[in-house]
Amino acid sequence: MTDLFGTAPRASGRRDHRVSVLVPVAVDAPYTYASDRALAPGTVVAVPLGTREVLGCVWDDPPDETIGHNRIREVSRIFDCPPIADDLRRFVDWVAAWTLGTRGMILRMVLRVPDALEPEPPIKAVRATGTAPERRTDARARVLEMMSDGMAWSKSGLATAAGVSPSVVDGLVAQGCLEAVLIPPSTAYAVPDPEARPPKLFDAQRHAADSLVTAVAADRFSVSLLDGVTGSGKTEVFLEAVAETVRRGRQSLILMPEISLTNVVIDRIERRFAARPAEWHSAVPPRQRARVWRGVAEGRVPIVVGARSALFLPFADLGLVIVDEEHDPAYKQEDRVSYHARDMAIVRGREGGFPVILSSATPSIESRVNADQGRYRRLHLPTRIAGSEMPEVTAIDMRRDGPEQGQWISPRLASAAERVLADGRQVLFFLNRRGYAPLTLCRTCGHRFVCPNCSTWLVDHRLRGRLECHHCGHSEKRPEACPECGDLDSLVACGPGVERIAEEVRARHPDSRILVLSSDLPGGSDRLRRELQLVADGGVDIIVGTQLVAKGHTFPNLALVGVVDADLGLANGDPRAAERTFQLLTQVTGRAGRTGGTGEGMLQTYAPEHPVIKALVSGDREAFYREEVAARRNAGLPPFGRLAAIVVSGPDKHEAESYARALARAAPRSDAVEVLGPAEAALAVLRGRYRFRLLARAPRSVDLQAYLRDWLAAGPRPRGALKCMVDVDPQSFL
DNA sequence: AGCACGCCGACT
DNA sequence: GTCGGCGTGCTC
Repeated sequence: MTDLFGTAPRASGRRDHRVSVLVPVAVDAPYTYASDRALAPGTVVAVPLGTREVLGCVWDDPPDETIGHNRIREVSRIFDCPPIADDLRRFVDWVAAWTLGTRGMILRMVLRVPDALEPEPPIKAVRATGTAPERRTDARARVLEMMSDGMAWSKSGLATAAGVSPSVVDGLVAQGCLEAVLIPPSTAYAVPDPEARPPKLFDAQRHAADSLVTAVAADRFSVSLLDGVTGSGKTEVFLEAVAETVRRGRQSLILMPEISLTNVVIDRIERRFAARPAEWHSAVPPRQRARVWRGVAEGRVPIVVGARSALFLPFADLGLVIVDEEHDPAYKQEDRVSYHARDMAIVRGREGGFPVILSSATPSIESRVNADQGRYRRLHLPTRIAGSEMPEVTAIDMRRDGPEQGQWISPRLASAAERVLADGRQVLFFLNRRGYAPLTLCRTCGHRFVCPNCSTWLVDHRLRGRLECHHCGHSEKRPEACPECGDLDSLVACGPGVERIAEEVRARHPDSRILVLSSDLPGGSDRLRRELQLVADGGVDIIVGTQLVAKGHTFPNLALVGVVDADLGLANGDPRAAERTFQLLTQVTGRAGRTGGTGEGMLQTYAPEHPVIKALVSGDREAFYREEVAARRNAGLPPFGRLAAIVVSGPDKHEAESYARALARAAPRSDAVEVLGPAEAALAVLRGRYRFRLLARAPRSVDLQAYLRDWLAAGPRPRGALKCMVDVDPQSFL
């Protein structure tokens, strides 16, 4: 800015510059603040907002000149940290527009690191002074021996290393033999060596890896779908893309669907590159989070393994994102802003101009469609690496070969299990249903136990002696007598859960060591880890498990997987039911013979002709994919995205939400439903982002498009003005 | 009268 | 998201 004489204006006090600052609250437009100097977009600042002070980021929008001087407040701090990069700022804008969130709320996900912006406090340590202690004891001698090289140690570390109690160290400090010193925190990250331990790759792997390396070398946006059967060595392949990214001096992000799976990948990366990658998810303690955030922003962290929130880390120079197990529904975030991390990863790649890799043994239908339509490149690994075969999968027709009344395991599955156990190998009975029985009813009066909130059946959890709702978490004590007719001992359990299967297995195999693995068993993740180790060490003969066993863990000696109810989940009205079941049962039968030897899967089914069962038995994934795409087309569903519900409005917020929940329970389940507030929903429909169809409760005569337009244009609206719901299909998003 | 709670709008 | 203001309705 120059004045009439072409000279720069004199600096006159502080409030010379207006800057746009996006703040982490639910607003879309940045606010205008004053600053004593110009601030580049991306600068991280603290600003006053109402009664508090919040973190914010200088944004690209021009400052609002219409705000009066008297209303403008001053930037209170400018942080000494690298700016939020352009590509991440564009990404925030894009995600906000796509998810119908506000830019402020998306930025909040980037800035949710309270301590990262303060310099890390120095570490308290002790160092030898050279003074000898008055009395020289054994313990003191050991400590001083450790300290003779002049290095500083933390008190507790020193005590542990010297094998003495911390009070010995305190005593030496009191005597002046050791002095307390402050040392700068170590922030160095191990540098990965791309040539440290290159894997031996088989032909198909080599071909896929070369293709990924080429994609990285091309230095522009692309999406590759690495589609390889369980055990085909996908991880080794995509780590070659990481290696190439490291060679180019850029950062890589590997996304995992859940925290429990990160460890395995972290260990493999450490082996491959002789350096441990950084880890990012909600269970990482705050201090370490802050360190990772800062290290990522300063470009010192070359590789991050993280959950979906890692997409919002402020990478200085991100050059690759890998989405492992891309089909996993855990990538969809439901609370607050609702987004699909797999799709957002692709957008992050587009904004940053770098490649994205999706990896899965059972790709989602939409990713396969995107690959077939040429938006993604597909890399196919059709066979396992040498030394292990795909398990032989057979179907057991329960209409002919079912078990006796009161049992759930068919004779054929039972004898196969006996054969395997006699060989000293392990058996897994899989049933994706927690608890003892999904329904309890009274033999006398027919009373069924249902949830007071959800009107779904209460699941009998016998180990806990409770009846629980798997929908809302409601739990009540399992009564002795029927609450309806008062009869004692008249309650019967209907249908099986894992606890009941375990009971049957115990009766059949009293001498076998049996382990039940289900997410609701007490003891938490430590106990789970110990029990999985026990399985790996051969301390268990039979595992009875839910979905928990399908992911991540390998069972080296597992020879047979018996799926107790392969039809479970096929008929629940979810538009993704077939896809989910195919993915789950592929994963779980794939556990058999995973690390060599033969493996076998047996599916107990009442519908052996169902396309999902047939595809699992034939092992023909392509056939399943073709059938499923055709089935969706016939049902009028797009192969893409998800079906969503919009509650446009209700008489009040609570009623609107209960409509949404009711809808969620009806046809399209869990992941298929999205709940939006009234204004966002109306906008979404008007912007043409959704197709919609009025549901029964809506007045059929209403032209919804016109109604919504008027409704939005009408300015302040009475609450409850519009009562209807629509369900919608998002379009392809690229 | 005094206050708990829920709703709503503002925040530069 | 978080705060303060304000209205409703219930209790000491």
